[in-house]
This record gives sequence, C-alpha cells and structure tokens, in this order.
Amino acid sequence: MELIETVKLKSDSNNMRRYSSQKRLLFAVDCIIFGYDGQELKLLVIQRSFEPFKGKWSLVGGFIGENESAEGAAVRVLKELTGLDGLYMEQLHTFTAPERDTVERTVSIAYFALIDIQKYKQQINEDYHPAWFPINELPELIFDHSAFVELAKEKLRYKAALHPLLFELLPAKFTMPQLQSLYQAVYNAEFDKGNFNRKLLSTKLLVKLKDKDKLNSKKGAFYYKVDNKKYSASFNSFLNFVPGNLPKKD
Amino acid sequence: MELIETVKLKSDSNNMRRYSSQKRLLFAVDCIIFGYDGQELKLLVIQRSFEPFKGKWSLVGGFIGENESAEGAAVRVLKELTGLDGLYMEQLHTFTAPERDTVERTVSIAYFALIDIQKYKQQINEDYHPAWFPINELPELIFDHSAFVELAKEKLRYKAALHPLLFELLPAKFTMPQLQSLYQAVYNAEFDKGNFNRKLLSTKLLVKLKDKDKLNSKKGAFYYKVDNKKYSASFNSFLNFVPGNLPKKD
DNA sequence: TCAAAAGTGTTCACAGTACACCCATGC
DNA sequence: GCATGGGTGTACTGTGAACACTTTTGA
Repeated sequence: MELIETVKLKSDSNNMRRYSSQKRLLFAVDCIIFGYDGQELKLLVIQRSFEPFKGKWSLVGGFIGENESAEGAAVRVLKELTGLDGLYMEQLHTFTAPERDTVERTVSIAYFALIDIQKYKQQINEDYHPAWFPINELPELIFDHSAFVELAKEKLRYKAALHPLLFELLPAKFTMPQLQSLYQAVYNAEFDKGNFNRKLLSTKLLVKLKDKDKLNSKKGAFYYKVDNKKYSASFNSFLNFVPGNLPKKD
Repeated sequence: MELIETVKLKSDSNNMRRYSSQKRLLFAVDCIIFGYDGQELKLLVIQRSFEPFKGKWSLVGGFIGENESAEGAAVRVLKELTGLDGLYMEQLHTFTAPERDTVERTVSIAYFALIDIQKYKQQINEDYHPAWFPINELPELIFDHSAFVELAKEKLRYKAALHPLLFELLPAKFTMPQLQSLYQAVYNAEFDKGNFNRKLLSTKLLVKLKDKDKLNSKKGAFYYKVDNKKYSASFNSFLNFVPGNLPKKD
C-alpha cells in the first residue's frame, strides 16, 4: 500500500567500496519463538491476513525503523505480539540471498526467543492470528522461514547442551521431572532420572523449595527455582566444559 | 565520490509492517581474518588510504552488490585481498546500531575467516596496505571494528573447543608440537604434551606421515595431515560432546 | 656425553552410565 | 496393599590430569 523508494547502496571511488547496487532493498527482522507447554516444544507463528500469501503461516517479523537497531526491532516485535518484555533473545543469523523473498529483495536478521507459555497466554495479541505448533509438526512457512526454524532448532540444542538456557522456557517454579521432560523434548531422547537429577543439581544452580507439585503424581515432586545470583556467573560453565576455566599460561 | 541515494525502508499498511525509515542505509560486509605463523595468532587488517580516517586501521570490507548475497560479498572481498578461494569462513554477527558508523548509517554483516599464512603470503594484494598484528597487540580500529574482533576471538575459542577448526590455520602438513603450539596460542594456556597428543590422536582425524620436521628439534617430529574423508563426518563430534550422539528415544 | 625436545607409560581422581532399590501417596 | 511416579544408592567404566620416564639426535 505504501511507497517503496528506490534504494541504492553506496558506491564509492576507492578500491574497497566500489560495489554498488541499484536494487531496492528491505531490511527486516524475523523472530523464531520457542515455547514449552509441559509436553512438547512448540513454535509460535502467525497467519497472514493479507496478500500476498494471505492465510499462510509465517514467523513474526517487521521492518527496522529509523534510529532503531535490529535488536530493538526484534524486542518491539516480540512485545507487540506477546505483551512480554525481557525475554531471552539472541541473534541467530542474517539471511541475504537475493531471491529469498519472492516479492522484493529483503535482508532478514533472524532472532530466536524463548518463552514460558504460561506467562505468554495472558497477554497474547490476537491481531496477528498467532498459533503454537509442535516443533515436529510445523506447517509450511512462507519464503525461507522453514530454514530459519531448522537453524534455530539446531542452535537451541547446541547451546542448551552447554548453557542453562532451557530454564527460560519454564515457569519460575518447576519440578525436576518437568525439567527432565523439557530436556527430553528438546533432544528427542530419554534420560535416566537419577543421572539427570544429579547432573543438574551438581551445577549448584537450582534451589529446592519447600512445596511440592501434587498434580502430576501421588507422591508429589519438590519445586525448584533458579538461583539468579549464580545464573549469570555460571552461564558459560554450565554443563559441558567450555573454554573459560582453562589453565592459564604463566 | 559517488552518489548516495536516499534509502527508504518499506512502509506498509498492515499491522506488522508499519515501521518505516527515512534514513539512508548502507549494507556492508566486514571480514575478521585470523592467521597463524607458527608462533602467534594474528589478525589481518588494512590501512585506509583515503579520508575519512586515512591511515587508520580497519577490517577488510565492502558493500554488497546487486544480486549478491552477503556470503558472496565476503568471499569476493577475501579473494581480492588474499587471492585465495575456498577459505574457511562463517557468518559471525550482524551489527546494526544506528550510530555505529560515524559517517552514515551502515549495517555490517561480519564474517570470520581462517587462513594458513604460508599460502596467503604468495598472493597478497598490496593495494590495501595490509598488515598482520598479533592478536594481543592490536592497533585501534575504526568504528566498532574492535568489538567485531573481540566477538570473533570468543567465537573462535568457543568453536575450536568443540570442532576441528584450527587445522584451517595450518599448512597441509604439520607436526604435533606445531598443533599444540597453535592451541596454546588460541587459548593462551599451556597443555601437557602427552595428554594433548593422546586427545588429538583419539579423534582419529590425523594421519601420521613418514617424514619428519627436523628444523625445530634435533630428534625431529613426525608430520601429520588431516584425514579429509573423516573431516566433515567428525566436524560435529570432535572434542567435547555436542548433541548428535545422544541416546535416541524409542 | 649431555642437553633438548619428541614421544610413551602409569597412576589417580572423578564424571558419566546403568540399574537396582526405597519412599510417599491416592486409590 | 498395591500401583505409580519421585527420589537415592551403588558399582562399573572411561576420560582427563599430572607427571615420570624413555628415545633420538645435534652439538
């Protein structure tokens, strides 16, 4: 509906900057939003209510504004959709293939975000026609968004093996069986409960609370919460070893 | 010297795409190039021969062309500078802060590359006034390029702990002491040679050759090369455990 | 023969794994 | 009291760390 001005990338006289473009170029962010409902790992997508591709599923995205960074735009887009601030979010990858957007050339900076579904449900913006899909039963997405999601899944698994990332998907209080079930959903694998408990508790990152969740079993399972003081300190030395506690030279 | 056209980001009528920008925007790549000379880990930078910031050190970069992806632009820029194709290269991060470039708004997609310095020396393009600096004695770089380098160093250390990345910095034939010295340079740490040898050989990625390097010691050290058949296969299961060899569910 | 660097062997502590067992509770 | 899921104990295995030791060779 709006004008799209012709964009020209800078063309310079010096050697290094001699490449220019006469093509229009759009500059967008897209968010891969993961959530966990206690059973499955899910992805939040929206349904386009306009042409082209009306009715198709898509990641939430938006264009980057004047005086706004990509991070700023991603935070804004997430806030508009979920009503939530301060979500875990990180830049995933920038997609630049000239023909990736079939309508016109668009560069997309992709972010992935982790959400506690409980919190989210209270503030959802229905304007976007959002829906959660189990991560293994995703619908077709527009453009190359499915590739974004695949990369995001990979990165989530990769990082969660080394850093205490998955707590972002859980409520403030959670039980060990819930935590284990989340890890199992993410890695599509089963873990031994004894070993899982010891491994997670050995990080010293969890604080045992006095009350129990009695909904999911007769005996009830103790709630835990994350020790926020230790959270940032141990972010880089969580499970597997990652450089940071190396023997220093000299 | 060339015209810079006003760029307007798309402004749309629908909810998701209502943000627009009236600002000019440039779209560039910058390369963080690491090399190893047998002693130290080094960074390749160029000296600007034109204003603004003439004489200042900078990463090699360039603008992204019409019908060119960012990867394509990065490959092209690397080729122009080093004469080399097929270098190890990966996207690092995209920098988008509105004020990061003090001249005009520029988005930079940063790539990091690994080079065997021997190969490079034969084909260097002196037009750029390139220079290698030891990684711990870097000069001041223009704009936010120093932050790029810091992030790249972090990522190099992170990935090299898990993947067989550092071989890209060595010649095709290398000795275990050389390899160890490289790891020590990257992590600024000292490793026990016995444990180092066993650890690296346990990856089954190295093939022992029949000849020795006699330049660096009286006894001489056997050369090894990378088993290329196994290289790609083991890229994700090199040293530390990274998801991929998990117990499967069902 | 001695120094220097390559390469091997040995011991120990600890982390990961498999699996058996006990516990608390609702029905 | 018994089935169900939470939680603990234990024995075995493999890996990583520390460090002593042997080998080769040039000077």
